Amino acid sequence: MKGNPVAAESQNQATVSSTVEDYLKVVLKIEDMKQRASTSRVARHLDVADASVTDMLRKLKKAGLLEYKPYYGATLTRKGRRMAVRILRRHRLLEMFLHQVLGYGWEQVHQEAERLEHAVSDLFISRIDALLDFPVQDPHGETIPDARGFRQVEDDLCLAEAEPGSYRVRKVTNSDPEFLAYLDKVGLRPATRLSLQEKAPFQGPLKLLPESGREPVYLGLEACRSIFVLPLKDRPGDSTSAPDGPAPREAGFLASRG
Amino acid sequence: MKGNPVAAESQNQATVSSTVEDYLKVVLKIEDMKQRASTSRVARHLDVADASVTDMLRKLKKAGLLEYKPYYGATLTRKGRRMAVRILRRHRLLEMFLHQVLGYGWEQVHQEAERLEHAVSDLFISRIDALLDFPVQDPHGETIPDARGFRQVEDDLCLAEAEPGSYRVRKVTNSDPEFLAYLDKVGLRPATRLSLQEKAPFQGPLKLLPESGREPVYLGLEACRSIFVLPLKDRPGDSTSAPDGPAPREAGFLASRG
DNA sequence: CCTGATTTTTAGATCAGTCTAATAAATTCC
DNA sequence: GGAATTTATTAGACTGATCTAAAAATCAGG
Repeated sequence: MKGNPVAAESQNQATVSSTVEDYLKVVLKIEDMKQRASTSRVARHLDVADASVTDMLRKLKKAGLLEYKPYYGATLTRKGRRMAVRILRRHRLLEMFLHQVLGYGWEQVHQEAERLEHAVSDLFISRIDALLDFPVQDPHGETIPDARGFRQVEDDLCLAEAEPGSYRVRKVTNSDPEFLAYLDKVGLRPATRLSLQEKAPFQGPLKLLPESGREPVYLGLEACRSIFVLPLKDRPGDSTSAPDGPAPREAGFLASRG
Repeated sequence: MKGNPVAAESQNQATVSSTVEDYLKVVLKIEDMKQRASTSRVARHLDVADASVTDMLRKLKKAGLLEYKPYYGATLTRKGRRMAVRILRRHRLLEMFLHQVLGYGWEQVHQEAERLEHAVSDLFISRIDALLDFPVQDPHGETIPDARGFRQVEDDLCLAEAEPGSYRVRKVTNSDPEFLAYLDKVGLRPATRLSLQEKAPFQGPLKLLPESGREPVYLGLEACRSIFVLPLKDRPGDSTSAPDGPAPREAGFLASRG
């Protein structure tokens, strides 16, 4: 590596190194989970030492990309959020592209997109966006921010917290290939309908019945934390006014951080 | 940048940093031009200081990727050549992909491919290879090494050295967008037929008549050095046994360095 | 409000890749 | 074949991103 930034930008936006992009992405992810972006949490996500994160957060603060309170953690500024959302958009568009155009499995797209998101130009992104006819979700069901940085509100529900009933899988927020391959095998992917039949007590597994298979699937609570669902009107054939039409849009980097 | 190699490889081949890939690529390019890969020549191609090249060549020698004689320069080893040809293949396939699938102009593909060639996986490459139906040339007319590293022999002729007569443009070995856009404007691209009408003396321009336009084009000698052509059987309509069928193949990294 | 555990920061070092300035080798030219 | 010029190498330093180990701040509980 040359010491230089690698992301290609024709924009006025200062270009940053792919490392910086990764830090911003992680802080955004943590904030989206309504958690505090503490040094150690960021370090865990990035698999680097805490000390490295302290250093970097101070640099990012100096660059105006986030606020940083020692012994507390980081919060993205408007500028930092804009950049983070931009990477998120690239990542998810790339995933969709790999899946739809190059035939990648949903368990394969993440790793490749992690590298490409830092390397492709804005032109590349806008071309695949058009080629895919402006998709709003990636292969995991995650919503794709639009070109202006606006993000759809996420009105889904964590399966780990759901009560027995009928649901539709909205997204899976786990990029471990093994895990995704397993979900695929048992017939759980975005848009799959399922009924949550029972929740074993004491952090026990959930008994699920995906529409596709007739065998029930027992899934550990921890695994269920990365599956998000939408409750289904209980009549299984009823698709009118289903909760998956065009969801309302809300300011992404503009307003979502309260 | 993390200090790590960035190129993704599922292979056993040791992965190297994108910087190393760039050095190897440049040495290959210079060797292909039948020149000595001297420190300064490599430095010029990469736009870095000579001292940096000296350092790096010693490192690459230690890694077994090239031979390096102080005060002489570098020659690729089999291993180094294999890696360099692999990057070349990636670069050209990516260019073709950008052109054919994403609608990039031939003057736009180089810059993007320069970044992507270090970032995409082997899977990506094999998928676009298939998607493009295993192309043998890139948008500039350069041949694409095959997956095993074999390269077509280049039997073309530099326009700067050509005698008046009829030719077909084979390739353009210059990636300057301005230049390529100009050639495009005057109707000169790979596969274009043209007649070289006269060569002005004293390094003067060449008078060309591309098949498309009726206006002659005057092109400086220096510009002509990056245009390569194949002589045409003089009957303009005669396409039987034209010299552009499947060209013979020859060992790429295996034999081409004598 | 003090102690112990946890989290975070500091201090100092390393690594890859680069630079400039100074020196040394090779080449060229009379 | 020796002086001048060109080309290449060494020496020393910098930058970005990382690490480990030690010190300091915060937090949790009695």
